[in-house]
Amino acid sequence: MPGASSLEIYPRPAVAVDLAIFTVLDPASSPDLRVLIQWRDDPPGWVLPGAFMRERATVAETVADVLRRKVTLPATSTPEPRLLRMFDDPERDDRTWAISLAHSLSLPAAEVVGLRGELARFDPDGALPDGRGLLFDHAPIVSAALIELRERYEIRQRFVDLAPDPDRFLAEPFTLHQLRRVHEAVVGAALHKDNFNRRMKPLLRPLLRRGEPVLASQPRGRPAALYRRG
Amino acid sequence: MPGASSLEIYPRPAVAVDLAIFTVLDPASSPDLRVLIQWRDDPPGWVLPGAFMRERATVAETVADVLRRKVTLPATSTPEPRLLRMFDDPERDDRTWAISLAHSLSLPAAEVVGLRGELARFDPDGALPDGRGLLFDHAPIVSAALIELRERYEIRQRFVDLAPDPDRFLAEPFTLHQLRRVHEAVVGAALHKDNFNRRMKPLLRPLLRRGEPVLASQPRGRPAALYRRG
DNA sequence: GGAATAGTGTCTTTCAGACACTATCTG
DNA sequence: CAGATAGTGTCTGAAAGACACTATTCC
Repeated sequence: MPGASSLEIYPRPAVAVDLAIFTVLDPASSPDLRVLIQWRDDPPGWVLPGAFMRERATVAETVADVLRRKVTLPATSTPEPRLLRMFDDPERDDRTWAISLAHSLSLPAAEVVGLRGELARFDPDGALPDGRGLLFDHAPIVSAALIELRERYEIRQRFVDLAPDPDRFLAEPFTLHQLRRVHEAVVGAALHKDNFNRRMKPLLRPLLRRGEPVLASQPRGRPAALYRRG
Repeated sequence: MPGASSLEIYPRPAVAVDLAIFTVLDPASSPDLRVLIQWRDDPPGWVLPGAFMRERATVAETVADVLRRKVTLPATSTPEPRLLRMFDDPERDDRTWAISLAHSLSLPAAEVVGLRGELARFDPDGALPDGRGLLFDHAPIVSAALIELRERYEIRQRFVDLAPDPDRFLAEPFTLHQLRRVHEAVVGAALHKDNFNRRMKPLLRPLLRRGEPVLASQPRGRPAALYRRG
């Protein structure tokens, strides 16, 4: 590295943090995985929310700034952003030299509905289905974020870090059926009921009242037991 | 994002790319995983090689620049750098606001021995064993790089992307014994001979001459068959 | 023959996948 | 009762772990 004197003279890139924000709508009844996109006018089109890092800010601070200013999220929860990849094509922003640190994070639907932006559906491979494209290099960010999310839910899940709904899309307590529907929404595929239950059971605590399991009230069929994360 | 006019006025961070460069010494006889560290005087101590991104450079270009200028590697091979994590503590460099994009990459020993720097041994958890510490936040970079490397060799290996010596530390052709010793050096643990061979066999092509398998000449014992990656 | 290393055969355990069955609710 | 959903029992097949055995070389 060059000394302090020479360090200041080189041009520096603007560093942006772009966010793929996931949520699962209706997690308790018919879960639906969505990503938050926003309309912008400057070059008109849909984008992921993001911001440039302000002076001596950290990524965490920049993420909090995006959530507050751009998404209008109340400063309650601040989830952990996950670094996905970086985009460094010098021509990716035609206004200036800018690099982007693409992150993803997950929020429960209750905190995101009604805020600024649209919770967009997307294809199994991450593309927006209704012909809308994302500006810049934001489409591959959604793909990368989706792959990371699915790996954490169903791949690493089995071998490394098995956890029921690690991003807490679903509020406690929940039934095994609800948990499975959420996992199915995330991975975009059907999961076998019995195998899924067998894998999850050891990671859950049944909700007890006076030593008896508490049951969910349901419109039809045998009531299901309620669980918390173990 | 702000418009073009306001975009230039904000202070920008210097963006460094720091590299954990792995190699396996003696891959064919007694493999030994090492990481390249370099001595520097400015604040005196050992560091990972790295450089700030020059104007409108990409990460790949910056990595190539580090390898050529700091490691004095001839411009032959340019391996793929793997983004590990980023370090954004505003106080991490007391000279200026600087963030670091920590990457790791792997090189065959033949290309690295004799170049600038020392190929340091390290503990199972990534610390340098002889009491030497790394400056700045370079020690956690080695830890993160080691975890990533081991996952790719022995975890993902089994379930996702099974590959014999994916980073090509070992030159072809090789025996199953040599391949296993390299994997053991990387993961830092003994692997069962028969299970390892059974897993690897389907991913290898035996080296044939006139339809017969070519055997390695060995000092003692039954000669082993030679293989290439499949 | 004996030491050393390469390579095979096989038993056991674990676990995912799949299917069938039983249990308990509502109307 | 029928219909619907929850939950259990069990068989099968694939693959890892572990162990024993055979094969081929050099001395």
